[in-house]
Amino acid sequence: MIKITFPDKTVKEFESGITGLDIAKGISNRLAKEAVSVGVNGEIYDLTRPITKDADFAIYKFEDEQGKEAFWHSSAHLMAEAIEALYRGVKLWVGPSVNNGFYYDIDLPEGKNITEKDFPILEKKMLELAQQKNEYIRKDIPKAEALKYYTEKGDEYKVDLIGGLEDGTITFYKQGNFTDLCRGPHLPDTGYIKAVKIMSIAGAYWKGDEKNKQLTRVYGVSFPQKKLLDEYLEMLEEAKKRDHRKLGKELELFTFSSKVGQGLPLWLPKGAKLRERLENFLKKVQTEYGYEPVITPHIGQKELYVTSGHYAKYGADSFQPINTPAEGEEFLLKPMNCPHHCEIYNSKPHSYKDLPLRYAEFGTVYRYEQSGELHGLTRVRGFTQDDAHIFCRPDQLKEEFIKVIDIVLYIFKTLDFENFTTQISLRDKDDKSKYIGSDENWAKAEAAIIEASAEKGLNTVIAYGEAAFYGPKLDFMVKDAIGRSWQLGTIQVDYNLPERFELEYTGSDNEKHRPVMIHRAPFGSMERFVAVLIEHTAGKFPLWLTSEQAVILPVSERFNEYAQEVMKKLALADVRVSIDERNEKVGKKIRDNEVKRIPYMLIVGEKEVENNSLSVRKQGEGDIGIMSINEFSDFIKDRVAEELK
RNA sequence: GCCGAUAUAGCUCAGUUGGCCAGAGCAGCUGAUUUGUAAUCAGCCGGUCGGCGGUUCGAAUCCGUCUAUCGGCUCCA
Repeated sequence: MIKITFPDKTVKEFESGITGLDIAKGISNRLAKEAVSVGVNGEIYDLTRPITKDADFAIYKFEDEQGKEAFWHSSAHLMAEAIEALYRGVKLWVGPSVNNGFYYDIDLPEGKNITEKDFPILEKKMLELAQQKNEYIRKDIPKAEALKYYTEKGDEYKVDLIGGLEDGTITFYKQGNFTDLCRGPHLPDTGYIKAVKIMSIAGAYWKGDEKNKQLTRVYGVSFPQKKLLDEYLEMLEEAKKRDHRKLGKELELFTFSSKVGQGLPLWLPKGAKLRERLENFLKKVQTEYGYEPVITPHIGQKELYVTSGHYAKYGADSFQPINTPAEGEEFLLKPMNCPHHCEIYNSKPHSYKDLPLRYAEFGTVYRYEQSGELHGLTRVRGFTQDDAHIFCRPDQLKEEFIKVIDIVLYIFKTLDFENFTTQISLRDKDDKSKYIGSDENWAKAEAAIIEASAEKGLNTVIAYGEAAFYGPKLDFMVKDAIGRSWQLGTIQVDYNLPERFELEYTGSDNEKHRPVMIHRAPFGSMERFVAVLIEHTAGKFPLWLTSEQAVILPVSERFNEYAQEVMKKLALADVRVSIDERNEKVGKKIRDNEVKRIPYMLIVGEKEVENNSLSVRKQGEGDIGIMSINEFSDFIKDRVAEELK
């Protein structure tokens, strides 16, 4: 007998070899029907895999992450089976479940390819195979035997895959006519899969290395009910409506021009006003935290970047130097502001009493991004960082770092970014050649970040290989409308640039010491931050940020004069307001301004002129009643104060 | 940069197997209407069908190439 501990800590005894499905059946038929996988001591098991030892046990449905994993992984196998059936001679690489479905990387035979027109055929084949309710059968095979099988089959991909596995036995799963090397877990049978949709195809380098051959990656998604698929597709449609590229155009926030160049955003007046307000908001916070503004040019001598290490790291892959005609000087567009700020630090000697120094600049930088990488406002070639560099003594580092975390958290809270994740980005453990500086400096910097994050109680994940080339980072990540994660805020500890720029201060001992640098950008970049903000708010910006808080809608042209009077009074009370004086019916004006997401509409007609009042309508909600002009400006003031609290 | 796809008016889209002057709605302009909580009516303006080259008697439509965009991969100081 074995002891099974349920999530609520109750313990039951079962015969050894019982399956998760049997246990579920023992609880209720309905649960057994909805279960797709089970958890056994933290590992995800097939429903039908025998459990042979005492275990902490959990049943997962499709709604659970662990359930989806088994479901989509099984779907990937199903898709592979369909592809094998439709494309003779195809070779398979791997097919995992991912965030929103699954994919399979395949190598199609010479001259064959899959296009979007083939998707329905593939879907049909998959459903046909699903309806056969073929069982997913787990089988352990000795490594040598598996190797022999695939060598004879001439499948170099699977041979490579097995070669990288530990010796001993290897697990295979078979369903219908399809057998695949796989760790599992899987569904009991293909009949669980009721709805499938092939989403897209893409090239994907074998093993993620661009030197390798590019395989074809087929993305799909599947569900246990047709209804869930429909809901998912509808959700995607909704998400598309929030896309900052679409809203940016509709709300006239920014644009691109192929004449100006790809990845070089042009901010339109409304977007510029929004951005300016964000900048002012941060400037105010930074002033409170003791930052001082600095301003530096957009280019710098090549030598500056040789000193900083940027040139050695990125010189060949960046915009090429700008040369002066007569003297043959070489300048680079600045990829970062830190070298300039280091030279500001060096402009005069410093005492330990001066530190910390906090230099802040909304600095525009230019980076060569590969053309295929550009993406709306989230990935561009010219962008403005809300940058600052803190130069401090080693004993001040932790306190300063924590203060920066506070700024980031305050900003995220003010803008309702609740679902962010924090990531400690460290060096690639296996390849230190990508970074500058001594191990000792790196160790100190990493320790400082880990300690400060722990002290603030941040729930961090560690990502190796994500550090900046000069130091480790604490990154704040936020998801966009379609679930892609973007790095926004970043805080970086750097012992290396101070060495390279020979930064010094005189200590109380009258000796020269080296300061530590913190690089930080709470927004990350104005471009990316605004992009994510647009998607989070669906263009309905908070009142304090939006460039137009209210619009006055005269019922007819007869009331334009009163509207002007109202506008003047509200403008004096710092309400950002305009008038829709067009010769249109109120219904039309309301509709147009609803679409423009103006938070409040102030309707004025006969009644309002008589009572010296406004009829207030809230965007998305409708009529909220009559107010006097003063009442309305107070109302806006209160709302703004609340938002910024 | 790589794989796949897309590009028609300011915006959203039609345009059948290549065939006379390339269409619609919205926006814009003009006029009528003076309007009460999500679209008043009429007229007008607007496109070298992304650029260039080719095939053809004839190209928005077929082919090549360049540019830009979209979905991924790789990259991301």
